[in-house]
Amino acid sequence: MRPADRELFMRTELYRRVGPEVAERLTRDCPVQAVQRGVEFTRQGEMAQDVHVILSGRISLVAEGNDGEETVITTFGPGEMFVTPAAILELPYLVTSRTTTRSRVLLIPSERFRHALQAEHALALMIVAQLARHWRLLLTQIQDLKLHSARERLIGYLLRECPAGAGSASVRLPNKRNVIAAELGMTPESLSRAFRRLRPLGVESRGGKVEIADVARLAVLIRGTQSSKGQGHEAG
Amino acid sequence: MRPADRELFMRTELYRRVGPEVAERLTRDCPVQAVQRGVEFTRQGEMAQDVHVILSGRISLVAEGNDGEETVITTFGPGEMFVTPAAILELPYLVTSRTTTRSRVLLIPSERFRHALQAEHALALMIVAQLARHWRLLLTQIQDLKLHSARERLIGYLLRECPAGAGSASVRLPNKRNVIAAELGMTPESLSRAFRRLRPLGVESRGGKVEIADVARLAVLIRGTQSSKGQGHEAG
DNA sequence: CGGTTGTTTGAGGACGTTCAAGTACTGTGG
DNA sequence: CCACAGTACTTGAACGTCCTCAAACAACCG
Repeated sequence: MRPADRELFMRTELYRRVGPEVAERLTRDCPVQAVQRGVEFTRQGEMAQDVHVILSGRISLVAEGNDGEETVITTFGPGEMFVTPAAILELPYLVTSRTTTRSRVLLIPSERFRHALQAEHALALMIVAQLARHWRLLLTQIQDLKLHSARERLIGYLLRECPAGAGSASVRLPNKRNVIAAELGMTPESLSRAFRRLRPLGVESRGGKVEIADVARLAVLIRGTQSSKGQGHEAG
Repeated sequence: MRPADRELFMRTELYRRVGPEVAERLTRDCPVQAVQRGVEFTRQGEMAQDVHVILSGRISLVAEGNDGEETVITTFGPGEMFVTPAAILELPYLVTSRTTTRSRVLLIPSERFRHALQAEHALALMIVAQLARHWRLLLTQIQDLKLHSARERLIGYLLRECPAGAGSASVRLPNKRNVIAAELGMTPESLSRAFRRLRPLGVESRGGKVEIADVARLAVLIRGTQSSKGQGHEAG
């Protein structure tokens, strides 16, 4: 692992919770893959081989239907580990994982990971906490899908990008619009229309930048169910 | 805990994985609640107070929207623990849990549970495995919702109720139809229509009983994406 | 400059929902 | 045993939301 990667690795929840020695033992000789956007790390249906730790970039978990259609389940960012369940249970991956941006990812062989889990209580506790958080993340995904419309999901997304409590805000979209559409579970066309229907509410979107005149006005439209979904390392 | 409950408790994954002594210590003086159908154990938004172990019966996790509408996230059966994530993270419940049948449920105070988690590696490992399985369960839920139609979800449900490999089958529905509709993420009306559109395919549904002429014929319609979702205690 | 890729807009359609009505169960008391 | 109410289930019609398909437009890059 090169110094820059080590730097990133030391910021992850994994490193901080299990401590230097265990982290070192767990990741000794593990490769860090630096990849372009659109590269796949796991394929749905394949046997779990590695556990992945995102050092930088973003990775989507996508499920594939039988006729080739795809759907984004969730997206993870720096510091997160993913596909641990498949590795833990020694089962095939349920999802294909694919970078949505250029990324650096640390790979830990799943067998080594399982052994460490047996041996190191601190690691087990960290994984418990991480899985608990991810479970809740997925739960809010389902809530979003089943009881919010496309427009409401977009509002929720924008509010999450806003600095909290601001009266007006200027948001930089972190991705291309079609990627955002996928993350929100809709087509690019629907996203475009959703944006247009937000214009009367004081939302101007020009390219990768979105100007929101009154954040509170948007928040009121979805208040109640919308749960804040922490992105980073913290438990929240 | 009365003998009959103890009997049920000893069949749970929790008991079998952590062993008699730890299980005893964890559940000493814990109440077993025997409740009718429709009783709520947790309310969405309330602080986590207990971890629940289902001894018998079935319990649905439902999410509530801001205008009172509800949606069933998933349903758990005997041997399963639920709302552990909220207890682990010391956060409010994300869901309301409600019995769909008469049930017996063991309640473990969440603080005691958290302490046991810190102290007992075996418990942590059991929870890791359980959360990993539940994560995958939720994942397949999302897949189902986003890339299968109502008809396909019904077929998947029926196949899961069938004894595997049979040419024809006679299935007893474990719930009222409106409960099944909720579990499958549709209205009773839609379920009814879905059943009717399965009739040409050799599915006769009379009351709580469904006769399937050719199981393989149904299976072929959803082959590929449908993942078998184990119901009981086993990891699968 | 053309070619490629991403975004917007429009028309049409599929799917599931709601609302409303009608039909079939289930259990109760007479 | 029947009549009855209450509940569950089915069926129909109208509607809404989002998707697909198709085309126009914009932006970017060689």
